[in-house]
Amino acid sequence: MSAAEAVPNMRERSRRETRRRLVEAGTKLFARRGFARTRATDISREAGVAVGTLYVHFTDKEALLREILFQGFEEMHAVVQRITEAKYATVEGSVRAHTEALVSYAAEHPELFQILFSTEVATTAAGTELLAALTAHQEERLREGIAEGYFRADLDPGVAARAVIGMLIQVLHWWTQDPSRAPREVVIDTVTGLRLSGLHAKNCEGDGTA
Amino acid sequence: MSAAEAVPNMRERSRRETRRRLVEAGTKLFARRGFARTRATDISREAGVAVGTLYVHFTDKEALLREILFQGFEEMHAVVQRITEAKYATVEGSVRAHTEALVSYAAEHPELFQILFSTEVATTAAGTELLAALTAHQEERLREGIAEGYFRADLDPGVAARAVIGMLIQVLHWWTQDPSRAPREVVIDTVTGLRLSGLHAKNCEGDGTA
Amino acid sequence: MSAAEAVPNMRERSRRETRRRLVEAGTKLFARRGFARTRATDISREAGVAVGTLYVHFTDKEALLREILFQGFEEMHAVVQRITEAKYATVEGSVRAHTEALVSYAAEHPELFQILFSTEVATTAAGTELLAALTAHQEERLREGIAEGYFRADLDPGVAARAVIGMLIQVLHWWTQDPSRAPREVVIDTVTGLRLSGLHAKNCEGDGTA
Amino acid sequence: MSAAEAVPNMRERSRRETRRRLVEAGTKLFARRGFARTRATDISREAGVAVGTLYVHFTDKEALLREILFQGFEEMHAVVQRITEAKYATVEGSVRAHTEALVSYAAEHPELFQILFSTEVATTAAGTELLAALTAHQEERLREGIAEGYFRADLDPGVAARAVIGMLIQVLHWWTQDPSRAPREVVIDTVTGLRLSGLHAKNCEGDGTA
DNA sequence: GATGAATGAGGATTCATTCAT
DNA sequence: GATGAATGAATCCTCATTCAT
Repeated sequence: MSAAEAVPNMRERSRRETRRRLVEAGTKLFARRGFARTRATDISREAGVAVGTLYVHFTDKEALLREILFQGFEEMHAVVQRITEAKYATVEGSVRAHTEALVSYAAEHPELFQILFSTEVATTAAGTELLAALTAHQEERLREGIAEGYFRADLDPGVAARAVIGMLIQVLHWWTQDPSRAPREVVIDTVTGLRLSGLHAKNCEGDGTA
Repeated sequence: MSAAEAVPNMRERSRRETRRRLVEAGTKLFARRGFARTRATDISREAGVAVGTLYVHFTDKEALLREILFQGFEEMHAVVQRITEAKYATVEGSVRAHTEALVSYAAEHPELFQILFSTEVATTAAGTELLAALTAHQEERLREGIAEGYFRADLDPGVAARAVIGMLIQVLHWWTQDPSRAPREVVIDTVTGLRLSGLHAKNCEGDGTA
Repeated sequence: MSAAEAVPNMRERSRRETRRRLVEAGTKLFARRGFARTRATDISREAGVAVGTLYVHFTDKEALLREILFQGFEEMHAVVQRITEAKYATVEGSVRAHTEALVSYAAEHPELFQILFSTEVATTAAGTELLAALTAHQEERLREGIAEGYFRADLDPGVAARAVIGMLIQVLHWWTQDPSRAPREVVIDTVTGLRLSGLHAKNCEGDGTA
Repeated sequence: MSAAEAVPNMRERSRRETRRRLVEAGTKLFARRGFARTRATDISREAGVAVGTLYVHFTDKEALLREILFQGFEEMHAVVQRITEAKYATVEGSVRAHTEALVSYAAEHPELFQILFSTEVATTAAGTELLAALTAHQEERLREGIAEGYFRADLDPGVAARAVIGMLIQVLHWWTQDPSRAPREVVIDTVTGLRLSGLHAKNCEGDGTA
C-alpha cells in the first residue's frame, strides 16, 4: 500500500522541487537582469533543467513571472498581516509597525523587491495586476482609517494610496539594491514620518506657515 | 543673396521639421504602447517618413527616447524653475507652488509624463540617467531645506528624495492616464500635504501618539 | 489451475483493452484534427492512459496510424470482398455491388474514411503504402476485367486505377464528413455510373458526337 | 524627371524580382519535400535572400503557399479557359479539349501540380480554399451541362464534381511525378472517357446488363 | 505493463539597423 | 538628407520520445 502510494508521492515531490527551482532561478535572474533580458534557456540552465521543463510547468515566461510576483506578494502579505493585525494603541504605532515589517521583509528578500517593485515588470500584465492589487489594498486601508477618524477626512484615498505605494516602491527598490545606502532605521523613520504626518487627522499642516 | 541663403535655410528648416515630427511621433507612441513595444517602423510611419530617416537623425531608438526624455525634462524644469525661484514667505507656499507647477505641467503634457515616469523607461540607460538627475536635484533641495532649518534635521535626504520622487511619479503617472480620476486640486492638496508635513521641521509627528 | 491461468488472461485482456482504446482514440482524433495536429499526449489523454503507454504499444505515432490504417482497411476489405465474391450475372451488377458495399461501410465508419482517404495521410509512409496497395488491387481488378473482355482493351489499367481510386477517395471523404450532403443512393448511382460506363467495353463513347 | 522616377521604379522592379524568386523557390521546394518539411530558411537560401526577406514579402510560410497556389491556379485557369471557351460541336470535343489542356499544362508545370493536388496541402487553409474553389467551379459546369441537356439529369452535381476533381487530382498528381508512367495520350483518353461516358445523357449504362 | 516528468533538437518569426540608390 | 528593401542574430516555444520508478 505504502509502496503503491510511494511512486506518485515521489513524483509529486520531485515535480514540486523542479517547479520550486524554476521559481528560484527566475527570481534570481529577473532581479539581476530584468525580465526581457532573461532568456528562457538562462532560467532553465540556472534551475538545472532543460528548456522544455520550464514549459511543462509554466505556459510561458510571463506565467513564471506571475507566479513569482503573486507567490512573493502573498508571502509578504501574510508576514506583514500578522504584524498589522496586532492591536496598536496609536495610529503611529500601527503605521510604524507596518513600515517596519515591510522594510524587514524587503531586507530579507531583496530579489523579490527588485522584481516586485521594478519598473519593467509594471509593463507586463502580471505586474499591472499586482500593482493594482497593492494599490487597492492600500486604498481600502486608507478608507478605513478615514472612516475611523485616524486619517484626514479631506484626503482622496485614490490619490493618497498611489502616493504611498509610489513612495514605498521607489524607496524599497532603491534601498534593496544596496542596503548600505542608508541604515534600516533611517528608512523606517523617514517613510513612517511621511506616511503618518501627511495623512494623519491631527497633523499640523498649518504650522508650516508660522 | 537672399536666394542663395534661402536654400540652406529651407533645408535646415525641413531637417528640423523632420526631427520634430520624429520626436512628436516617438512621444505619442512611447506613451501609448511603451518603449519596447514600439517598433522603429511604427515611429517612422507615424512621422510620415521612412525608417532610414529615423537613423539619419538618431543613433538608435534609445537616442530618440533620450531626446524626448531630456528635452521634455528641460522644458518642464524651466517652467517649474520660474515659479519656484519666486520667493515665498513660507515653506508651505514654496512646496505648494512647486507641486502646483508640476501638476499643471503634467496636465498639459500627459504623454511626456507617461514616458518620463514610466516604469519601463527606468530600465533604459536614458531613463536611469534622468531619474538619477531628478533624484539628485530633489536631494539637493532637501539638503538646502535642512541646512536652512526648513526641514527636519534627522531626515535622510537620500531616502526622503526617493520617497518624494516615487510619490510624484506614481501619482502623476496614474493621474495623467486619465485626469478625470481626481480633481486637480485634490491631487495638489494631497501631494503637498504629504511632501510638507512629512518633512517639515515643525510637524507634529508626536501628536499621533496622543 | 484456473486461478493461475486467470491472472495472465486478465493481464492479456487488459493489455488488449488498452491497445484497443489507443486505436480508438487515435482514430477519433486523427479523423477530427488530422495526423500532424494530433499530439501524442492528446491521444493518450483521450484513451485515458499515460503518454508512455502509447509507446509501450507502438513504436511511434506513425505506427499507430499504420495500425489504424491497415486494420481498418482489412476489415473493410473483408466486408467488401464477401459481397464482391458473389457471382454477378453482369459487370454492372458486380460494380454496383462493390460500390454499394464501400458506401455502406463508409457510412458506418466515417472516421476511418476521414483518415484513410485524407490527403495528409497520403504524405506518410503508411498512407503511401496503403494507397499503393489499394491502387494495385484496383489495377489488378481492371486487368482481369480487360482480360475477360468486361472492360475496354484500350484502357491503361494504371491510369484508370488511379482515376477510380481518386474518385472514390474524394467522394467518400467528402460524403462521410457529412452524409446529409447527398442521399446514399445518389452517391452509389453517380459513382457506379462513372466507374461503369467509363470503363465498360460496350459503352457508347462515340454517341457523344451525335 | 526620369532620374527621380528611376529610383522607385528600380526598387519596385527589384522588389518584384525578389518576390518572384521566393515564389519560385517555394514552388520548387514544396513540390519536392512538401510544405511542412520545407523550412523557412530553406526557401530563403534557395531564393538567395535572407530569412527576414521572406517575412518582408509574406506574412508567414502559409501565405507564400497561398500565393503559389492561387497564382498557379489562376494561370492554369486562364490557359484552360481560353481553350474551353472555343465552341465545340460536341460535348465530347469540349470535354476532351478541356482534359487535353489540363494534361498539357500539367506536363509543363509538374511542380505546380505536385503542390496543387497534393495531399498535405489540402490540410492547410489555403489548400482547402483552393480545392473548394475548384470543386465549386466544376459543379457549376456540371449544372450548366445538365441544364443544357448535355449531362444526365439524374446526376448529383455535388457528388459528380467531387468525383471528377478526385479523378483528375489523383491521376495528374501521380502522372506528373513521373510522366514516363503513361503516354500523354493514354492519360487524356482514359480521363476523357471516364469524364464523358459517366456523365453523358446518352450513355449506355443499361448496355452493361446485356 | 503503466506512468508522466523531463528532455532538447528543431523551426518559425521578429525587428533594430544598414546601405545602395 | 531621405528612402525602404534587405539583413540575420536573437529567442521563444513545441512536441515526439525516453526512462526511472
